[in-house]
Amino acid sequence: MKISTKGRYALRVMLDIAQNSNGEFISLRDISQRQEVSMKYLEMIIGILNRGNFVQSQRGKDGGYRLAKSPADYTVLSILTLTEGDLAPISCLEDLAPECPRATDCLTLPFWQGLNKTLKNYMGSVTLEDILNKKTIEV
Amino acid sequence: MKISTKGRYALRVMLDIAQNSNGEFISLRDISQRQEVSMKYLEMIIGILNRGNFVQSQRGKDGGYRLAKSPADYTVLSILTLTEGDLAPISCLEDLAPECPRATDCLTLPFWQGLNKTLKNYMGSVTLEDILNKKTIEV
DNA sequence: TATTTTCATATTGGTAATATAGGAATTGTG
DNA sequence: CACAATTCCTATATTACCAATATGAAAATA
Repeated sequence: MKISTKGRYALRVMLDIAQNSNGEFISLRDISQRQEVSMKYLEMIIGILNRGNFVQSQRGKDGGYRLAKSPADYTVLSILTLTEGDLAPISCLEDLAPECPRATDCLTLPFWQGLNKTLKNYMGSVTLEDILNKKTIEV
Repeated sequence: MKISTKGRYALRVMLDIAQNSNGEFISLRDISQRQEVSMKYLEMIIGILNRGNFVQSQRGKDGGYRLAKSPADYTVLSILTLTEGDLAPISCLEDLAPECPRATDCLTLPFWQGLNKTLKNYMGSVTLEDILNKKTIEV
């Protein structure tokens, strides 16, 4: 029941760009130094963010990355879903899962559905902007 | 971000015993047949429940397992914590984790703490009895 | 003693996560 | 143009964990 390193780093990368750019491109080198994560590993992660159009990139000298939208437009849910895949806590709740033959009699299904909803409600309610502003999260 | 098979089966085993016993011992063989999970695998899982005193066991003929307490006294959180270990969504939130050197400056920490609390609130609020009674879970 | 059952540990096979390596393509600058 | 800085792409090594089985001992009862 863990969020992977990939997802955690992706969130940090998005926040780093949000914090350190005003529209200019930020190089991975800078991000890597600030976040103390190897460039090579970050390349893989930001590649996902880039192909998902969460960031825009500029190659060559003075190139780098910037956010595609404003920080308020990214929920943590969207970032983690892109990098980790479906966050459903059990696989039979994933969007593309085949129907479980036990589903109609499954005593535990409602519990898992509730957990799934709880998770996604929470993660979907927090944006990058909230985190940058240290907006208090009421639970 | 998945609950493991071990944890899911442990929950089903606890529910199976709750549903099929009135204080007598229920054999793993019966549980295995109802749940369609191999006895060998269940042995490992119920061993954890037994060593954690969630169930009581009786060896030999007509032996088996029964709950140590009433279904209302087991939250899903307690069962999953026993079988899966700490359910914190990132390892630096685990009870025994060493303090992270980045903690004071970590922008994301409050978000993860909120997620952790949300998860545990939910799982701690549902008992075996609730599940057996198909009590509606409001989210 | 024979049968049924729990109990304990080791081992296997598979799959995913983490991280790095090496080099190709692109772009701005002197 | 040559060069340096940078993104981009694919492959691969390593480790760790998960799921499941294997093997056999120990206990209880009739």
